[in-house]
Amino acid sequence: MSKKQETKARILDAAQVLFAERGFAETSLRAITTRANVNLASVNYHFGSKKSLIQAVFDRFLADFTKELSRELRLMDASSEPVTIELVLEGLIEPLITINKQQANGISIFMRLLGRAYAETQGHLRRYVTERYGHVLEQFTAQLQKAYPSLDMSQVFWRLHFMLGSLIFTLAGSEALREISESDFGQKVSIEELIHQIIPFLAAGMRAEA
Amino acid sequence: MSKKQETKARILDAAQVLFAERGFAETSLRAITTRANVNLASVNYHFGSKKSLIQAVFDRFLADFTKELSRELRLMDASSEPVTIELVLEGLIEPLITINKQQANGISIFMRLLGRAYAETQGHLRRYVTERYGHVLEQFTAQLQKAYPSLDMSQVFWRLHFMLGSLIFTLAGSEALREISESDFGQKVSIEELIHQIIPFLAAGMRAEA
DNA sequence: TGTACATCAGTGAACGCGCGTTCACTGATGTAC
DNA sequence: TGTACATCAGTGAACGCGCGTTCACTGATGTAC
Repeated sequence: MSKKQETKARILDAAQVLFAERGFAETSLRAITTRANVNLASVNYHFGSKKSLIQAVFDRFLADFTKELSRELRLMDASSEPVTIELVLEGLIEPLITINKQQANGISIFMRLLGRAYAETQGHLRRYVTERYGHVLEQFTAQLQKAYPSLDMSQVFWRLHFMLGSLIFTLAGSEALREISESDFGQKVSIEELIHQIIPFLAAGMRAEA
Repeated sequence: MSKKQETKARILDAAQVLFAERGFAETSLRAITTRANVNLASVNYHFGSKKSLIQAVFDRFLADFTKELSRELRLMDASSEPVTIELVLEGLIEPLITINKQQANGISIFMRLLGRAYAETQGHLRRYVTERYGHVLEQFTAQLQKAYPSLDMSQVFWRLHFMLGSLIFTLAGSEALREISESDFGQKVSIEELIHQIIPFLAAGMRAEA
């Protein structure tokens, strides 16, 4: 990696952790550059502005994640095995695990960023995300419909968001929830186990009678 | 209402709308006091600090909501009708509707505040909420267990949070989602209808085989 | 009833601080002749 | 191979701005005698 790319990557690494921990507004460029061990002015040099840095952090996460997810969905489509809701949801597992391998607590950082993007009421980030990565969401929705053809489009839309809510909320707060689970019930739950627990919940919800 | 109480209420009204719209850090006291038509210094006069104002906004919402929910749960406990998961979840409807009657989009404002409280990683607000209103959460959990006695405590804990995620995420973003639903599927969905749609989803998820 | 004083509910202006951004500058590397 | 110039990747310091908070002050209302 060139020196330039290395500095950019260091800024992105520091920013994504701090954004997820504290939020966008609460994270100063001074905090980011101190953590990344780079000069304050270099954020504006490399990214132009704080706003563009936020966008760049998102892009790196979503590009990796959607690329993997899209691959999984294409494999599923090509396979002769009949599609079930569980299978479609299990398609999320590998892309998520990959994120966690690349960065400690990566899943929860990613989900917190996604949650923050959705929480924006003006919805700039949400619009950006759906425009740029909407095709993968459509692939995902299409597989869900294939797995459960009698559910109409608008029901799929709503239930997709019910599922998104569970996933984002639970995985974003997974560190705290897993701590509570350990202290209250003596159960150490890994994030993989957590994902495997949530899938039957979501699948059953998808299949519910309206 | 005395003049003092009226000014306090005006500040709280303005703050809760702006906090939910923009977040805590992104909302300045100047924005709040301009909206409330009160003097800038009066926030510190009445509440002491911005931090205490945030706490106060929460308290007003949660006090109303948990009081109503607790009443519903006690009624349920006293009734001879057998408790079902659907019935427990339907106990949320009235307290939520009441919020929406008191303030336009109150449900979504309330949920956005709750979401933000949970998103804090340091968890000060979350801890405050669970300490002060934990007993209502316990009442709720107890009814769920009564409705589904074979599910062990730790499963109830996790699935409660899966449900919370769906509820908070969907209701917090309900304005945007309802707009999309109308433009993409030609369906106007009221927030009451949305709540009635999510309950079967959640109930089916609760009943899923592990 | 009248006067003096106290309390209440603000108010206007200023404070210092941390923020994102800018800008002139620098030292290393690359390119042309 | 040597020299002149250009580009690159920063860097250090300063900029103005908006922020939460503070503080001396005010005018209305309440209380005591």
